[in-house]
Amino acid sequence: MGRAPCCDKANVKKGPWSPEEDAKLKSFIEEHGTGGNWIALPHKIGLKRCGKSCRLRWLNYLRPNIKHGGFSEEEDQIICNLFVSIGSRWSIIAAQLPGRTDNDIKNYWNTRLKKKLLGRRRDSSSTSQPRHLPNEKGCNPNPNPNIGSSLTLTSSALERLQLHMQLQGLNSPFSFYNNTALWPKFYPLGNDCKLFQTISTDAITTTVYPLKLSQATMEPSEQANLSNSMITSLQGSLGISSSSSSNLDIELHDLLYGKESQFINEMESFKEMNIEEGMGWWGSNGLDEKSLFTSLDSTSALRSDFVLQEYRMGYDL
DNA sequence: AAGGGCATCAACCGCCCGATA
DNA sequence: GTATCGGGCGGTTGATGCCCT
Repeated sequence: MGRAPCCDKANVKKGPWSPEEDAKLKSFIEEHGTGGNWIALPHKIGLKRCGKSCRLRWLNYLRPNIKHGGFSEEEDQIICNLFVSIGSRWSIIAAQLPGRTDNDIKNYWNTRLKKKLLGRRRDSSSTSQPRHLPNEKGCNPNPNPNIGSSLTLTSSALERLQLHMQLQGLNSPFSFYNNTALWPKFYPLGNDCKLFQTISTDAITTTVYPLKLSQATMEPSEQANLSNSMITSLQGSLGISSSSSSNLDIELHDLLYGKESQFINEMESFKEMNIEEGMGWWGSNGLDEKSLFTSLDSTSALRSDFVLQEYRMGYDL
């Protein structure tokens, strides 16, 4: 049984807001503020609207200094960087873009930016549907049950993975970026990235992708220690020991690169993308790093191993 | 010109979480 | 400790306009 509705659904108006309603809401809030209670607000001003609807209207449209449309390349870049890093946390992403709302960014991502970045493979193989991406209804369009049945990542995770692997040079899906527990020592995606490092153990090879050290330098020994801690963390995330991870690695490799897998074909298509057009700007950004990490720290561990977990579930590891 | 499909975006829905009684 | 409430959030829907055939 769900909770009681926040308002009397039968007596509230739904649908587009009229200019009169906008004016009422705007003038009241500008004069009195929200009063700390959105639910009560529409009654105060005689609006037959749900309080949540008023809140949304104010935050997404009426609030001062709201920008609509006209996303710049820089904003595109920030959105993409953050989406790869933290997923569909639109409110956090919006916090990095003054004047933008989470709804606006979400719409922009879903309708344009995602296609700009991920949709290119359709252009490069114009005759076919994406091979095992979930379609818009969450169904797997791939007719091959052997492939479709096990590869059921959520679209968000898969998109992040795809973007991420583009960043990773198609190396490893288990990467630094997806293990945010490791982040505090670094600012991700700095534009003066210098550290490209491939880390190998007997079980897992992973690439530490462009990192901008928060400190000016890091000694090689410190880097090695960090590498080891990352491997340990990755293994911990996967719930594997170093002795058992060889099999995992093989299985993953088979899944991702084997003859039967179409996953890698998806990834290969990214290689065909025009780097200048699509991803050339990736890696530099204008983030307010301090405030970003403040918001990241406050968001319940960031689903820190979310992608890894989905990977494990999706591949039934 | 018509109409079918697609893209866009405002708005809604329902869930989660923290505050409070 | 628990129930209730409101705020906040992400996902989804529906209306609208545009484009293509």
